[in-house]
Amino acid sequence: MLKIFNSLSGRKEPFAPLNPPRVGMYVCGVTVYDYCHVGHARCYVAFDLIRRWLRHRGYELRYVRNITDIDDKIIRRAAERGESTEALTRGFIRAMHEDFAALAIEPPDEEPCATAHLPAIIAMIERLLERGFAYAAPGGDVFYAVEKFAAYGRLSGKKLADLRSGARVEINEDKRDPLDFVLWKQAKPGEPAWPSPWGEGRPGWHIECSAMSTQLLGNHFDLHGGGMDLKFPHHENEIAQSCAATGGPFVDLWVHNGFVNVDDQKMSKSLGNFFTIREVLPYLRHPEVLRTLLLASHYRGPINYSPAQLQLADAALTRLYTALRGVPPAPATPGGPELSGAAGAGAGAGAAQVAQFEAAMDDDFNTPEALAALQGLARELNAERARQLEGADSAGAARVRALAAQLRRLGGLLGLLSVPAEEWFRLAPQRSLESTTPAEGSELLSEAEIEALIEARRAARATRDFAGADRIRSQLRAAGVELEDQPAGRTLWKRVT
RNA sequence: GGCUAGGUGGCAGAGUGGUCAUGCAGCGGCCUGCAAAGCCGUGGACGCCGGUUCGAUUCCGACCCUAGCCUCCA
Repeated sequence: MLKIFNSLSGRKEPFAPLNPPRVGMYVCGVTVYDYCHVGHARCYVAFDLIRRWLRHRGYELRYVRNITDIDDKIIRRAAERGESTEALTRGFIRAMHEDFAALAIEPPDEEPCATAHLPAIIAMIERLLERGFAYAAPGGDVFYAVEKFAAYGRLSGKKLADLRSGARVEINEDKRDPLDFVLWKQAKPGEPAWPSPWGEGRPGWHIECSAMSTQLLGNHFDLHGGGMDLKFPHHENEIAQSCAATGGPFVDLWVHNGFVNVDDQKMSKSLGNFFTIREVLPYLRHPEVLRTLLLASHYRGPINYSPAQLQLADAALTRLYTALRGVPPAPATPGGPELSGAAGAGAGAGAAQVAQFEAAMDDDFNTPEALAALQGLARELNAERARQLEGADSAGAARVRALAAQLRRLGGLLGLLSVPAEEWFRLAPQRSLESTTPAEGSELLSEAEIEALIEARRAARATRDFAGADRIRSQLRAAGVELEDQPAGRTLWKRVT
């Protein structure tokens, strides 16, 4: 049974969608005024995984992830760069799509932009005014009156009185209560603006998510996600807006992912300790290394980002690819590896690890445990292959193929192990471990050069000139290439740091 | 100050009322011309103090420490 931690109740709950098998899921997307950093990657990999697993479990998911393409930061950044907000956001949306694609984050079903949904946003603000949950201030801004919503603070466990006493909000004379938040913001001269019943202006940040999620998924839907930092006030405000506007329930399940930290501090723009996805990827053997790092911790816990962590992720992933290396692909069978396993000589191969994997994922998406199951499968495969060396039998060989197919299949469910194994070892491994600044692209030996040296070594070994052979091996090692002599006489190679 | 998460072996990181996480690193063995990879085995842990229990790292309470939120933030 699939269980998911619900921020609303503070515990794991059995997953029970409103209209199974259909599931509506909304995740707060990016404000596109800069490149996405590793913290964004973490969040969207986490929800990508949730999406993949729900789909694997037979649910028909409608996944909506918005884009905030108008807000103060965007206006400021566009002004700094002397370009329009449209040009700015267009560029960063494109960059975001490239970065996410590299990380195997599947595109959502809908990706609504705030600026394309003004009618729905305005309609919701009008409803809030009609119902008495909002008020238009003399200056032209429209605010939500927090005290009108009795359940305010339920998600974040906060009380209005506590919030007021700790309030660091700047005093805004137009607000009746310092905790009230803006629904519609009056445009200053020169700012982008849209017409509304309250004059030219733009929507507040919170209302866009309420309006767009409701419009695309209905007033009441299953799952809403985002980073921990959005819990308050953003999601609290969304609940207040949506429930007040529709008069009914909004979202059943709230899911929040933990942060990426650097030196135990949240990666953030203000601290300047952030790394963008596109500056990190060139140092890695493959984007799967970053994805592995992100999946190696539970999605709700913190991740400490560091080059050493990436190195560990590379090692763990490489071990899986090593197991896959040299395994001939399983014969194509209609129905895939599960059926071929059940029908063929590899019947039941890796059943324990598959069960471990599924139980882990069903238990609030425990990806570290799922990765452990993958390692277990690799161990099983390696052990079986070692037995094969002692005396090959066709059942064992079939078992190896079946285990490899399972490993690929489960890895695929996590968005990993997509690279042909042999190719993995030809990719340049992580560079500049201790540094996060670009490494000088130390000249890599070409594959032809490597093959030539291996051939020379083979010739030396054939004449039992081991000193000569070892010299070539050291030379290759110094150039970042490690050799592996196979029992059959073939020599495999891989790039190492 | 209020609210919310955490504190696990050399590192990273799951989990559990009493038998195993997993990866990297270490040690011993097998394999290898030697390696590498792999396999087998092995050492090493649950912040602190109480309580519940036959038994707690796991449940409860206090304390200490860390981070996040309370302002924009994935």
